[in-house]
Amino acid sequence: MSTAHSPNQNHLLAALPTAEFEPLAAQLELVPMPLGQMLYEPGGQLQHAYFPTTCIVSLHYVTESGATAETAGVGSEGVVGVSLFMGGNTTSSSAVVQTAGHAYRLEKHKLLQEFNRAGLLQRLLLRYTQALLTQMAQTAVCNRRHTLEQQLCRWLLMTLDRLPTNELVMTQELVASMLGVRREGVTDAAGNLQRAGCISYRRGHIAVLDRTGLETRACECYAVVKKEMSRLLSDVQYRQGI
Amino acid sequence: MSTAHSPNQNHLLAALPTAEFEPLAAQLELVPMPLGQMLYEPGGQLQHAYFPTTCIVSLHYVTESGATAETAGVGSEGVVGVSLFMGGNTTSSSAVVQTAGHAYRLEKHKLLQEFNRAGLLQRLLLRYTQALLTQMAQTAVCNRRHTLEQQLCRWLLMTLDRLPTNELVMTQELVASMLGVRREGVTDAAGNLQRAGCISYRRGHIAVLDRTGLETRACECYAVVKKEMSRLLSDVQYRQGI
DNA sequence: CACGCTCAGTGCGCCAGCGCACTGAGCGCG
DNA sequence: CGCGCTCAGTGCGCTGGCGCACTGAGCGTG
Repeated sequence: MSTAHSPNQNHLLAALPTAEFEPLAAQLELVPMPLGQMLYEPGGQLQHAYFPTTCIVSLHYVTESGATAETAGVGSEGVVGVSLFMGGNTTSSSAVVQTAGHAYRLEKHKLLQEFNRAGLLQRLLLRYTQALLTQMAQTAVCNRRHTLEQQLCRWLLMTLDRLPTNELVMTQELVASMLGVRREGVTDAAGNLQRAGCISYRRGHIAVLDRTGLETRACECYAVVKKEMSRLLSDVQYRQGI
Repeated sequence: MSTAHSPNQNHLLAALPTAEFEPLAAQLELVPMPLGQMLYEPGGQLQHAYFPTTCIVSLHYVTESGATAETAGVGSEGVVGVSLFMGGNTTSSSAVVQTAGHAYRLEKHKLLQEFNRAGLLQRLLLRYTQALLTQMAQTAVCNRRHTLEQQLCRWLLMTLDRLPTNELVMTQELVASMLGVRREGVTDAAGNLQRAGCISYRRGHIAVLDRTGLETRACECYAVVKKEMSRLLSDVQYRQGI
């Protein structure tokens, strides 16, 4: 396990030209992101934006009855805390670390200061927010129209894209709470996928064996979100290779 | 039926200080918005942003199998075409007129020009986009967790808030396609509401008789979205009363 | 090394919403 | 004024996912 950390592991930060990155660099603070940590609660005032490098953060909502449902996930392709620069400063959802790792965080005022320069950072952040909109819209559609198995495939693929390995450390219980379904439902669907040779399961570990198989079984939502994400951020130049 | 139209009927435009509104005013073009008109298709390049005054526009997604689901609605509180200033220029969803009326449209380049002045218009548009995020996230949760009847109540209330009357011109078929459910399901749920005295139905017309009753039967999602919307746009000063 | 806790697998009854097929009612148009 | 089309209401069997209760398996800890 490498201990080398760099802000460039976050795609948004890596896409900044040197002139824009330099003033930011000193303000970025590397923080460990342990599984389960809550970055913000509904209505709580945000103090930092988080640029994930190796962690994955889940944006979700908790209903009055205590049920949860993920509305979007954020990995090294994005940033947690768009409401800081969008102007709301808070949201009605929560953000929780779904896969442990690290992130660089940036204090609210520094972020705003740079955002208001109206340079590439602003452009990047707005584009990313646009991608987030697509992700949430697609989640809404997927929740309405697609089967649990399709959604599980989509979710596995999206999570996989944010990880360096093909193995995710994740209980079925946790997956279920992300998808907003029963744990037993996940057991069922995962059992099918395992029998089909797409994944292999081991107490808290899911290894993806056949990515193509998952893609076949997933609904269109995965492809739509992925395509939109790359479209929105494709024409940016990277300071260094990612 | 009044024929007096004014950009001030749109809340975002009405919130602009005179100095920012003036240069825009001449560029705003009043356009009729007939029921069913498609403002943009998935992937199509947008040429205008639309500021609804008396119409309601539905943002929705059409799946590969042809099924539809609304992800958000836009009335006089908002603007259609956030991807113009967010930088994507297009989205994977569609926008269709759900209730006929009027809107003011603004050509893409004029909008960008004003947006890039980084004045109150920019701030308003970003805040509105933040509210749109909330709306989509809540739709995702609602689709996952709440019953058809709860969703119908939420949807009726949100639509009602965007209309001057308590009567919406709307077939059950259309409502069903918005909610992404069967027409029969809407018939069922609407029947319950009618028996409870909340609404009264007439071939293509729904009159809301008991708003409070609907609020009681709706899920929390309605209140969450409404509250967030007013929070985000509450501290803006209106040039003229709305 | 074995105890205990957490996690995965399974069965069963239940219900919301779907798909389909058909009837009846209201409105607009000729 | 009545014909025809569109829209709403209803029944019925089906199924995906839920709620609950319980078993068995794996891993960490003492």
